Amino acid sequence: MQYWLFKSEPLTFSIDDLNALPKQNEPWDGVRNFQARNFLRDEVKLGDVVFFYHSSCTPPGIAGTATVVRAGYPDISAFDINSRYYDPRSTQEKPIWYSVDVKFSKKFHHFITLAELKIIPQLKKMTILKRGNRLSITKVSNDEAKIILALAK
DNA sequence: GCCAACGTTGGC
DNA sequence: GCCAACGTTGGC
Repeated sequence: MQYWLFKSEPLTFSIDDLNALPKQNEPWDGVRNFQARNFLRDEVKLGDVVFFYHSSCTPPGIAGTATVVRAGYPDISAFDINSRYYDPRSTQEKPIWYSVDVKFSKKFHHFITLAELKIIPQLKKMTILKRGNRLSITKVSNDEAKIILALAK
């Protein structure tokens, strides 16, 4: 089982939005970066745990967790001409973009801000903390996950 | 709103 | 295949 961190802008889609859905699950679509796409297509597996990160907001940070309920499959938003994520280069026969489905797991009682993450020495290597990092899907090690989960209490 | 950092595109 | 130009991300 692998831990992940998925970024989302809460104004677009927040952990509360996920929680409020009838089935509390949703395709994680619209990823349009090849490195992140490769993770979604090849490495994110059923049962993996996702840290739900809120970006471009005040303050940014980790809001809770979700679980992967469906592994990589072609991102249908790329086929939808009315979607903001439409990409005519991606076809049913040769899809370029992938999504996974995630299900709400829990909202942290304590929202862990980016500033908090930054001051923990053991988290220094987290991809999210590296300068200029923009990757929206990143791996989180077991050790890092443990620390984050402890912080959330 | 600013701007550093980075990914992608496209001309050559 | 190089690389400049451009667009986007995301913290501040």
